[in-house]
Amino acid sequence: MAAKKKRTTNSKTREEILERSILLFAKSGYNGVSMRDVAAAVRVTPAAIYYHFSGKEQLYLDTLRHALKEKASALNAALDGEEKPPWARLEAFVGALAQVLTQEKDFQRLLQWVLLDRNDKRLHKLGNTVLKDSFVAVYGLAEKLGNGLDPHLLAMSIISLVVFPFEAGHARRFLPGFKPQHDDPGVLARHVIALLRHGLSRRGRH
Amino acid sequence: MAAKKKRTTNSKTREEILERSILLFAKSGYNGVSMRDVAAAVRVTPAAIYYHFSGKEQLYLDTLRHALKEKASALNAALDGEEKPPWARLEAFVGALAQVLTQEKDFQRLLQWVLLDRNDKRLHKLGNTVLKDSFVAVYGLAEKLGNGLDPHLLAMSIISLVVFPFEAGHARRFLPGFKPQHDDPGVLARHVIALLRHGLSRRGRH
DNA sequence: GTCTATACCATGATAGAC
DNA sequence: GTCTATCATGGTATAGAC
Repeated sequence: MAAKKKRTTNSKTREEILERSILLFAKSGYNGVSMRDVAAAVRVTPAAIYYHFSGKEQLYLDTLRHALKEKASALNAALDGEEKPPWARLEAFVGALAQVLTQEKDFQRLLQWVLLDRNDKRLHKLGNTVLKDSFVAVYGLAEKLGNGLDPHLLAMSIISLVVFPFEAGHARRFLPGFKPQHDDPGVLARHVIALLRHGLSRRGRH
Repeated sequence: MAAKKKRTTNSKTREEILERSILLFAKSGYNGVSMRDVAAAVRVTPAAIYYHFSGKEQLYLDTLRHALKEKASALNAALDGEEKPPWARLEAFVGALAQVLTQEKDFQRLLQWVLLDRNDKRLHKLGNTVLKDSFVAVYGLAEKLGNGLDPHLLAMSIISLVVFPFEAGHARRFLPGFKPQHDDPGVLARHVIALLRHGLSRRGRH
């Protein structure tokens, strides 16, 4: 008697449900998506969803795990390479993060939903995903590069500088000074690196 | 015949509905709150809400306007004072923003919901609120302080550094290096200012 | 093992009594 | 100005057909 809970075979339908759910949950969040929405998108009846998942909560969690894991590789790859100097790794990470957030809009929005989620249980079940792994790596860099700055706050700052512009991406368009090129991940990455290198005292202000 | 649409008198009940709605929408977002929830919180029946507001959408918009305007004064005050030098104004703004986000949790979460909202109409109707005014002011500072950095991106970076840690606040607790004092707005503000001043090259790295 | 048909309940919204 | 009663819609979940 296997100890597995229900570990449904990775059926075609189950995969399809997960893929569609990513799109829906990314767009509208947990409360904005109904089981009927998912069912309609997959072209089955709601009950079919309940065969593959024990309920909406389970579907949401599995969808998040599925999506986050799927997009994590690029980031963790950029942070690998213990031999490279810290600054090179930082630049690689910032570039990769901006790249991923630009290309994978769904990933970006799912992250945003997760941050708003106050449900501790969900957050805890997601614990061992990209979020934590990447932060740990950035934290290591922050310890090496932050001259006296608190490494936790510095790691958070680095992530803030890259992630937040995407979270505000929709509203940014209406703000002064916006140019389409600001949506280029390379442009943002270079800006962030420049700011991190010298702050606002690149050359002497008087 | 007055041209006013319906500009309901600022009745006691209407105010009460708005105040309660702030709490509810901040916690659970638009889709997470039902008219019945609001009614129950105010201890009236759902129909009473419909007397004061034309519908849920209207209630949500009015709630946002009410809440954002209410908390805006501190920020705009910090940015006032054309005579003060730019760095002093920047420090005042960063400090005030961190302060407000710490104290006014509801304000912080409503902002987060607004950022996730893809509804252009809502966003547009909220156009002339804190969001824009503060950004414009920070943009002005960015033009003066950013040595060659793009002012739009720099303004966004400044805001990112302060706001994002609050958005991640819930998850931050589980990440390495977290200390309770990181929740102190003064600690965060000083960290942000230090980072903005010199970046990671505070003293010569080798 | 996979899914349809269906029951049940909560929701946004309205009409009209008080 | 607020309530009761009610509707149509749509969300969650199950019993059972294939």
